[in-house]
Formats: sequence, C-alpha cells, structure tokens
Amino acid sequence: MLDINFIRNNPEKVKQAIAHKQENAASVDQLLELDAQRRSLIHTCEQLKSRRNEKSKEVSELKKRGHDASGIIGETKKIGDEIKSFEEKLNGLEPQIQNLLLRIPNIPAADVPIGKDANDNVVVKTWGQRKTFDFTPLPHWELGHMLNILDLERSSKITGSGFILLKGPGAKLERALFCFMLDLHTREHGYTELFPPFLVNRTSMTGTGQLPKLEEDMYRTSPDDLFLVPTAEVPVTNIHRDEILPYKDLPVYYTAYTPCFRREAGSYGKDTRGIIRVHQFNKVELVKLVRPETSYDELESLLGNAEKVLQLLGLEYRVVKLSTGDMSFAAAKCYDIEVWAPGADKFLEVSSCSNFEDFQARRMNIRFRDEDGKLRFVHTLNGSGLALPRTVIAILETYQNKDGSITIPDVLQPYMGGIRIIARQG
RNA sequence: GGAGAGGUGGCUGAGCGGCUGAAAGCGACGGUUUGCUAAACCGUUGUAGAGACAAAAUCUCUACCCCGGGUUCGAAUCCCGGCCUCUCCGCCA
Repeated sequence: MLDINFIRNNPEKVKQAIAHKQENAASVDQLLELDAQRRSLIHTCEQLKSRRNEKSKEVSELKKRGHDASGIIGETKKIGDEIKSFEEKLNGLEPQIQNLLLRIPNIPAADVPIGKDANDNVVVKTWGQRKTFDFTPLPHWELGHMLNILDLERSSKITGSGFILLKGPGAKLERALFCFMLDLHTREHGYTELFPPFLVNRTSMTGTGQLPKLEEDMYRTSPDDLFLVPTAEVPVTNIHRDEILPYKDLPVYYTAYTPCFRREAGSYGKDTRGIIRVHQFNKVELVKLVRPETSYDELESLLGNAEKVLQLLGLEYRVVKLSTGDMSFAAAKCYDIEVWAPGADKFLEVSSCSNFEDFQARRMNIRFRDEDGKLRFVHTLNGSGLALPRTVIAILETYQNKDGSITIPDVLQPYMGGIRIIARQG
C-alpha cells in the first residue's frame, strides 16, 4: 500500500507506475476524489464533535450547580444526530477508499528496466558451465518414472493433476534438500529458523498483498475462511504485524520451510508435463525486515544467499532483473534466479528475490523507532531459498547418468543416509 | 465441545458514567550531584487523523483504555455482538 499523502502529492508518478507495471489497478483520480470528500467530511464531523464536547461540559456544570439543563441537552442531542449522519457517510466512504488504495501497486525502483513483460527482463549474471552429455539427457518426468521415485499417476488418483507423490530415495532427496537449505541459511547466513502455521487468516493475506488481488489463486477453507499459505512469506512477514521493532533489533532475518499451495488459476495448459508447475510444492523462504536505508544492499545479499544454494549444488543458473511489466504487484525491485534444466531444455525459475520497500510494512503496520525516536515503517524483503520441485528437476536432469541413474551432489550426501546414487530399483 | 475468568499506555496495575489521555510503580530519556560507577533528587516520556502555516518548527481540534454496534447531553466505565488469552471438564494426534 502506498501512502495516501504520496499519492495526493504525486498522482502522475503513481499513474506512470501503474502503466509500467501493466497493472489493471484502481483509478488514481477516483481515489483522490473520494479522498477529498473524506477529508471534508472529517473536518465537518470534528467541528461538530468539538461543539458537542463543549456543550456537554456546560451540561455538567449546570447540573453540578443544580440548574436545569434540558435546553442545552436538547440542543446537544441535535448536534449528536447531525454527527451521526455525517459519520454514516464517512463510514460508507472509508472502505471504498481502502479498497482502492489496496489495489494500487508499488512503484518500481529507479533502476528497474521499463518493459512490457518477461521479454524485457535483463540477465544480469550467469553462473556455472553448461553440462554436456554424450547421450541425450532425459526430462525429469521420464527419469522419475523410470527410477520409481516420482509417481504422478497415483498422486492424480489421490488428489488430482498438479500434485506430487515422491517415493523412496525421491522422497528422501526432497527432505535432504530442505534440510540442507535450512542448515545453510541458519549456519552460514545468519537467519533464524521458523516453523509457522500453514493456514493463515484473511488479514495476513492482505498484509503481504496476496489479497485482494489474487484471491482466485488461493486455496481457501470454508467455513473458517482461512487460506493455505501460497508461500512462507505470508505467515513469516506477518509475525510482526502491528508491532514496533526496537532499532537495535534490525535487521531481522527469518528462514522457514513450508509447503506452498497455489491454484495456478489462469495458467492451465502451461508447463503441464512433469513437476514444473504444481499446486503444492515445498519451499524454503528467506524473509528480511530491515532499515529503509539498507534495503537495497539487503536485497543483494539476500539474492546472494539464495544463489549460494545453487552454487553448492553445482547447478548452472542465471540471475534476471525483472522489468516493470513482469514484476509483482507489491515489489519495488525483483530478481529471479533461474536454474538450467538440461532435460526440459530450459531455464526454470527457482527463486524470486524482492524488495517491497515499505509497501507491505504499511499494510501490516510494521514500524521501528529510529535513532531520533521517530516511528518509521520498516522495509520488507523476501526470496525463495529455494523452491524445491524445480531444484529437484535440475538435480535429476543435470546429474543423470547414461543408465538413467542419478548421482547425488556431494553437499547432499550427508543428508541422504549414505545414498550416493539413485538407481533403478529391482 | 461444555463451564468460568479476563483483555487499560513500553511493562505491572488502579479507575467502573462528566473533574481521566487516563493514578501509582517500573522501565526509558534529559538534567543536578559524584574522581568513576551506583544511589538520591528534579524534569520529560503514546499514537493516528483533520485543520492553520509556502514549508519545517509550532499551534488548534478530533479520535483511540481488544474490535464493532447500542444506550446517554456525555462512555475506559452501562448493554449487545465478535475476536483473543487464561483456568477447569470432556474428547483427541
């Protein structure tokens, strides 16, 4: 959420941001019009209330001295009725304004490339060497099926398409990966490990910006109106909602493993093969709450923390700076990390590292007291570190051998209980 | 799921229709004293919104004692609904 004051003073900047982000956002003009109405109503209301307070005091004085106050009481009652009618108008207006405000996207940072969509993203880094094979590398869905570690037929039976059943060493690989990632981020990168709830309420979903815009894409439970988390970002960032953090506590670094649930409404028919796009997947998330002055440096180090996972796994990847058109609603700046999948023959997004500046913090009312004792909003950041299925894809496809077996990368071996190679069973 | 108790400022905790933005204590900050530390003493110590000012400083007003409604000239205080916390009982991984 942007500061209404900022919108008032910079309507053109906001409109430009909406255009650059290709957002179907709320109308700035309509918002400002309602905002003006609101302020004028508040003004009248407060003047009336001031009058009422004075009169009430008079009543009190009169009564104390044993005089009759019925005249003033009648008068004051009338003021009260007036106030009520203005307040009703105000109460009608405020949710409308709030709703519009929640539908205005964040402003892209100055160094974000302006563009229409993913085609205008800029590759800022590549890492690792393209693996060469003396045979044709297979896609992960064939490897998984052959090795009997990925059973998509049965998971469809259990739930439906887009859900995964991992078996034996496949399941162990999944567990090894998120354990490895959590250990890396807590031991080497200074993050505090958390294990948050997997269901969150509507307020939390609104705080991080999934609602109201993306309700279609979320799994919602009835009758409790709770949502399955689409990312650990939601429960973790909301930990400090409505809190004032001491200056000395910043920056705060959290990491958490959670499953993530996404309906992927609107992307039917995309990435249908294998486990590139699924409704439930595991992810280790990195979240930071920081001082505003440091947030762009913190974004770079967060990105580095996520990259480290791929470097240690020895997987080729590239870092892409997203253009305005491809960036999410709440982000001011965002890097994607894409890992190379030789079997699928393409780069797959495994992490999205974003700085939201104070956009989420304002929604969630997360503040800190700076050195001068003034209250300010923190800046929030997050990034995957990393999303698991696509990392698994890259591992299977990169480390496949001619006979279809998979060599486990060195850093994962301690987590694999002695398994060095996943080979065909029986 | 059943029964009860309760939610007040950074914290503890009083108030239970007007004199209360809220006692007292603790903490924090500033000062005096002190060779330093401690102690003692004095002072300060909420947030948000609207308006005034070109703007900052500042000033005025309004609101906020979990949230939302109601009663009343007037609500932290009374009534109703919700949320949350705690205790006891039942059930259960």
